[in-house]
Amino acid sequence: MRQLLITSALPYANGHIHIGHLVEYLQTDIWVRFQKMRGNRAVYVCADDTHGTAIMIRARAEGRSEEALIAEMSEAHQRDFAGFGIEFDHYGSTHSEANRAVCHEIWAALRKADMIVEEEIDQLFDIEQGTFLADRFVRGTCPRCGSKDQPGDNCGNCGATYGPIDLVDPVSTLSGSRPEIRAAKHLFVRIEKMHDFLAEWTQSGTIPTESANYLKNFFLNEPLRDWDVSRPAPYFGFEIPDSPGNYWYVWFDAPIGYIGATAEWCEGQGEKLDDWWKSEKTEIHHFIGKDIQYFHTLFWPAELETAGFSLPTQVHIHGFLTVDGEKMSKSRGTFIRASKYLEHLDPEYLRYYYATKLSSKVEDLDLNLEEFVARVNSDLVGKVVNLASRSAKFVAETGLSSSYPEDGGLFARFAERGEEIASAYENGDYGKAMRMIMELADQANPYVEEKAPWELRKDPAKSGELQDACTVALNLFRSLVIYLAPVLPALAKKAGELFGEPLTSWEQTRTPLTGRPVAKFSHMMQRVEPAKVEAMITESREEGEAEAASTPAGKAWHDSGEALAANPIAPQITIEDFLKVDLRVARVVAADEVPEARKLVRLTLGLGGGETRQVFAGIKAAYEPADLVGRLVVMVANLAPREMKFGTSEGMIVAAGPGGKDIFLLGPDDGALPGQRVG
RNA sequence: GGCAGGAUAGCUCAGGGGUAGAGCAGAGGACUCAUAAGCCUUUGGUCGGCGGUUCAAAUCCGCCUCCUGCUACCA
Repeated sequence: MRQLLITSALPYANGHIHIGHLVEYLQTDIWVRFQKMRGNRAVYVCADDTHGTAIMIRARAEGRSEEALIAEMSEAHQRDFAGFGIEFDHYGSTHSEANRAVCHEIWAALRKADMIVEEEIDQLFDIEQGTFLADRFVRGTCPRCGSKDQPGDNCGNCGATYGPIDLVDPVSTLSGSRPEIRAAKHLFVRIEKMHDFLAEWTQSGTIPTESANYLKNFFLNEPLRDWDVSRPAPYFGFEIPDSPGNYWYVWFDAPIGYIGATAEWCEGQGEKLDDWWKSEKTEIHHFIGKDIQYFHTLFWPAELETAGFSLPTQVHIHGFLTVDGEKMSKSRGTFIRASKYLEHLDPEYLRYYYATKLSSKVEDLDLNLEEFVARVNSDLVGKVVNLASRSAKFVAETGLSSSYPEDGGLFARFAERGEEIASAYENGDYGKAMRMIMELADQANPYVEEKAPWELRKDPAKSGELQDACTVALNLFRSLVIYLAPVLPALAKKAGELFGEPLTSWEQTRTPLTGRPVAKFSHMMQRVEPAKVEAMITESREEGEAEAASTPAGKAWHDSGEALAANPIAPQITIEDFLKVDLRVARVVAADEVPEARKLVRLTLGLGGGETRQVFAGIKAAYEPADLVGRLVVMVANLAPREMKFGTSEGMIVAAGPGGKDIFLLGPDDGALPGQRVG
């Protein structure tokens, strides 16, 4: 029997759980349940990640203590997880005494190994908020090229890199005030000392090949930089014991939370922490997203190794979730909170759908809503549950046959595939496992069809045959549900009730059930109603919009500098140069598809008084021609006509964006009239 | 620009030197126990393009095109 300690990444206490997070927790929960069904000892721990500036600022804004905020969020997180059937053996918090104790232990080990260095660094300090400012909370004028409103680390215009203290006229985005420079002592972990160890460990098969290559190319090809692990007060976190006034950076104590949570679990179980974190006996498995590989595959193993803790046996890394092929989006309604999903849909649907899509590769996963409905309905309701649904009631009175009937080797074949299915689960290839299980399900329904119990029951002389056929069908159903149980615990529970025996072990697929009663059948799973999916999306969209609308006026925008960096400002021109460009308000009188063109739409622009221009615009991917008709746009009216493949273009319309689907036409506010000059 | 992954049926994907696969969707049929579920039959693909290796390439190699993600001195 293996002894396994399993973790998912700790969710940050600043936000609610959404369907993107759930990929990871469901992936982990399925693995844990699978291990338990295989007879292994598996302990699943997790915790809320509670520290950091973001929590501190939010608690202040809401006028309450950080402790009150994180307590509320922890409760919400755990409610969401429970709603999806995610079963932790222990759920803790990084803000716990257990975690503090482990932080102290690891810190002492790092000190002892001479891996901590101190350095005085100048930082910007927001006097109004009374806090030091991380790079992302500062904007100002670039010291090299003078561009205004640049972020604290590099200039989007000229590409210069600098620190926030180099900015001319810096502004705090928290308060809008001008911060001052203050010197502060920071503590760094000299991780380069572990370079050789990490170079070897990352290539040892513990992490996916893709990730190993990534680390090798981006970090391990040069000396590793010192890691800044302290933040000066005020900071919500743990004070560093030998450096009063300094706190551990949130990313220092977050992974340590895995150990802290284990310690709390041990406390409750009368177990020894050392048996779990300092013993060869225990395998440690982390499940994380690809965005936080860096912390889990470099700093984390380096700390563990230094402090004498076990290293992870395996780090399972998954990709991101997209919905209908796009990033989750509040405006599209695809940014769906776990709690919102549960208001409308059964968690088992999502558990199954994600399972069909998960593999051991670091791949993004798409939730295609149409496919979601189709898969769940046809696989689970149509194929699997249907088996019980069409056979249970015929044996409600007689129960199962006293000995297992001849079934042409079906049950044995199901049992034989068990190891193969198990190995797919073990490797994280849930999609493969689901395919194999559905292949089996596809053999079960034809059996029922061939035996035709609805015919058998008409002839009292064939009652034995009827009972046998249903005994086979129900046993096949039972095996399928056992194989699916890690994914569908609720279905497994209901099926267990049908048979009067819980389905808890893979071994149960080896022996058919006979000679026992079958409970009255009732529906084990409802079909997914597309209308409910619709309703969920609509409500998510409306709530997303409401949230956006309620953004307090005057709050600082956190616009990224990417767009400007990607396309720096052009050389200076004079007002005369500018006036050469005759921009006019125009109305889209007609917009036609150009089927042969890949990007172009043919627009007829009206300048008032019947004056029109034909313009070809490269906006096909972004706009439906029909939606454009009637709206006002801004056009370059005196641009030299250009012969194009499909006709002459007599101007341009003005739009922003990088291209493709991301094109945004400029339009005048209400009141502008076609023909008016823009300047 | 760099790195990684991908391109196979309308959709989602599996496979992987020797007759192209599954599920869903589509079409036709028989049935009616079952949540209008299930069963049978069937349409549909020069496996992204061009070259190479080979008796044989969807599969191996090279080049190209297009997608997706990450990344651009940064945690």
